[in-house]
Amino acid sequence: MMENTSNFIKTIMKQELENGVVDHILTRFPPEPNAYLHIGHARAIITNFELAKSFGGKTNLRFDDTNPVKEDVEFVEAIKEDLAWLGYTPEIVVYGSSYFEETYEKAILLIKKGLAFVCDLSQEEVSAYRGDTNNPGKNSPYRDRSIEENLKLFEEMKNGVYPNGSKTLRAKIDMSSPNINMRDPVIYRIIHINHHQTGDKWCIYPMYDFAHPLQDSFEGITHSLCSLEYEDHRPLYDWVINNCDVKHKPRQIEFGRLGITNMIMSKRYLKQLVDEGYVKGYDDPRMPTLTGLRRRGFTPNAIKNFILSTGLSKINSTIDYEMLEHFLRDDLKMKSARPMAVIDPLKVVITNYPEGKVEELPVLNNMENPELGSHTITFSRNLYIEKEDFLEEKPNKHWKRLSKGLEVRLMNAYFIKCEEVIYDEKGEIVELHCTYDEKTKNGTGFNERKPNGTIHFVDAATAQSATFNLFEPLILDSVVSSENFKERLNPNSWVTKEGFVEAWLKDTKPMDKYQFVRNGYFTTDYESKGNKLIFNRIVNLKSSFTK
RNA sequence: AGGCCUUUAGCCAAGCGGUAAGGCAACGGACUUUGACUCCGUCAUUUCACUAGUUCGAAUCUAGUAAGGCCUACCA
Repeated sequence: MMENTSNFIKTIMKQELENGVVDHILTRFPPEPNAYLHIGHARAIITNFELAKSFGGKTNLRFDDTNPVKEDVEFVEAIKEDLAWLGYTPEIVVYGSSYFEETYEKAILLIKKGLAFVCDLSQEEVSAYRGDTNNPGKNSPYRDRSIEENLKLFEEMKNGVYPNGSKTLRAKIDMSSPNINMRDPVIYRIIHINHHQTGDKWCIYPMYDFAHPLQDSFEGITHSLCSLEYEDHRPLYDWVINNCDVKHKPRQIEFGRLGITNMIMSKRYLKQLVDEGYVKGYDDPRMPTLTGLRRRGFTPNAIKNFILSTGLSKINSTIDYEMLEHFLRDDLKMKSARPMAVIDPLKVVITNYPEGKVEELPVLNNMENPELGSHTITFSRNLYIEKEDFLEEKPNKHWKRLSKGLEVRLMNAYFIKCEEVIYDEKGEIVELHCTYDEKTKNGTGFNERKPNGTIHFVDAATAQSATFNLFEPLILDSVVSSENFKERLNPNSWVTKEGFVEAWLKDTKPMDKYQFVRNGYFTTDYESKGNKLIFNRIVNLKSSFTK
């Protein structure tokens, strides 16, 4: 694990530990199971787990399922899978709904203390009574019901006597508070619906603002981390903690959201992309979802290092996508083999190489990391090189690849010199006729002359055909908002090419990762099979070529 | 009758009264069987949004100003 720099939350935890405010750290990751996790959630996960871990603490996974109309088990399974993929094991896995009984009892306690009341106002009326940012609210006419009446009414709410929306339980705080969250917030509402965990047991459900602090407290969470938009909710969080006679008093701390250029993560936008067919699903390799990034070939380690190195603050940051790319390459560099693949093939005939002859040449899987072993490639008369490695017109001195009359090194093999360009009747290049020099064979240490660069190739005699999926951002600009996203969609976000890979890759398995020399990092797609190899480009190699 | 929060380089970010870390990007150069990697160098002193002030000393403390964000679901 890499060194992570200091941040304000770490500083707070350290101080509280030193001052004896807490004697351990327990955090929690509380997703609502109503959507697939994306890289923004990864930051919350990594932050919670790594922060706790740095103090020898633990982290719980708690499904925040207090609103059954929006949630589904499909997502709880997906979330568990994503968390495991990131490499984290929660101390405990619970549901907010596991605490419905205790939460209900705390509501009764509040009623008994005269701090909560059953309100008959409709949703519209509640809204009208609430006032706005410039005007104080008005007390509900039901605010002064007796404790006995409130107790009776609340129990009837629980017993299903009343229809949806007819009554709520509200905390009695301050209708004139400048913080609108404190204007007698609703803490329980009636919803007659089947809950994915508790079935039909309950028809009243606590609101997030009431349930969350209690759940944190029940679990003994020391620091409840959430995003910036909950800052205004903290006074309510503290009010609940301070008025519900709880044993443990957790502290809510808010931090900024993660934004990445050319990546939009809003739930609504992601859903639209899928529902309207702009992508192939939530696991489309272009999606910022964890399932999509996984398919794309992103590694948990790269994501983790990226998140930790970008730090944490109270700013809603927008980090350059290049930063993520850097950590992807950084993680993959020493771990993946570097075979050759030709994505856009151009046929080359070595005219002075005997027909029918096939040579086997040894190559290191990763020249920088011999521990990754070695394999052999073949060399024979017919080869494929990358179309863009051949320049038809006369090149200038900066051209470090092949052209007519120039000699280049075929990586791991021989020098070849282009003697002739063969065209078809339409004037398109069909193939190149080249000669090779036997003395320049790889490993001989030949240094009598310098080639005009080194290019990669695949032997046509043994090549495996393969499909390459090349990706670009879904969104053309860096604006984080999803406004007018349809006009901003990148038409080239997914380009497919048909080419070849070395024979060595014929048994590649989904999720295997490679650096295809000079072409970037790739992973084998889920749908790749023996005779139909499919590779997804994870990230390109850096290049200073265009300058 | 509005409240809360934020502001350090192109993008992140450390810094917590003692004289501006680090990463990404960018730009030079060396090396190179990947135009990759690696290595070396450059990149905030009209410097920490701005203006006053406190102080021997301020990005750090105080006051004010400006810009941006969040808040008026029986969502989370």
